[in-house]
Amino acid sequence: MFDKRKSLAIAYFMKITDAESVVLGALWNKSPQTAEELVSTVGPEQGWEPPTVRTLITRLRKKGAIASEKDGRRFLFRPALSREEYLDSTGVLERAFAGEFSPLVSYFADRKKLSKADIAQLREMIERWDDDD
Amino acid sequence: MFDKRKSLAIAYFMKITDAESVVLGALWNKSPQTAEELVSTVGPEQGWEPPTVRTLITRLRKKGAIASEKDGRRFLFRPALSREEYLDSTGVLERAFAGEFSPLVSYFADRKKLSKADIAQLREMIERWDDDD
DNA sequence: ACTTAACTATTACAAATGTAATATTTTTAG
DNA sequence: CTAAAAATATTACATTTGTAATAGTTAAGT
Repeated sequence: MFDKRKSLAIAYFMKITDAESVVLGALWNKSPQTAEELVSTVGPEQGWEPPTVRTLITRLRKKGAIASEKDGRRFLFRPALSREEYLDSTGVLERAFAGEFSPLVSYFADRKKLSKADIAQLREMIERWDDDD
Repeated sequence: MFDKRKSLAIAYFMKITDAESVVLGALWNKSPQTAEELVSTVGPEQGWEPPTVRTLITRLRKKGAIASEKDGRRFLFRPALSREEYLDSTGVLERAFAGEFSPLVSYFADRKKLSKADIAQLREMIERWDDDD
């Protein structure tokens, strides 16, 4: 069902910690960003000192979870991993739903707060599946 | 969107580690189970010695993630946390999708391997949403 | 060229986690 | 009632993670 190996040759073995995922999250919201930008958005929000944010950036870089590109004397960072790949890499859906999709669907059914756009997209998904299957 | 605080007063602060979640997962699959049963199913599958599995059981119990009940001289364990609550408690969906449901829907759209039953259930969900909204 | 400012990299260290050995308690068999 | 067996609980310890201070490097101004 959620086959990490196939779609995520790289991400599969990459363990991203909770703290790291906050930084990665900031990059999903806006990208690219410099280290300083990340420090000033993520830092105050999490109560982290600048070196902390920078350490997380470094670790993410070492893991290949974010890409860096030199821009003058500073670096620009961007995610090397999509939200979807991250979600796969955590393995949490497999652990929580062990190959069964239905409980997952109920899970979302209970969440309820979906926008019109979400529902429209879901509906479209379903129609496409009807064709394929 | 994914409001952990409201539905999960207890689970919210409970951090379940990866290793622990394997044991919890075994209990979702079958429950109740004795420590020994868990040792013999989870152990070989993960390459864990019996004491390792038992430590994880103990830690889960301390956290209140599993409940125990004495049965003769052994304990029976069962999850005190549903798959859904676990998924909420990880915070992974919030981190990965930051309040937006649409990317999450696309995520599932890409996974594709859904059963007829899953699709039927989704369809039903959608109809219900149409009424409510 | 030198100094300073702006970044980046290295090092540090306590707490949590993964993994398991040892010790203690509780039952059952003799 | 005691010894062996079967469980559970306590303790241990290396690795990873969270959090940050300190050191080093590169670019800019004088």
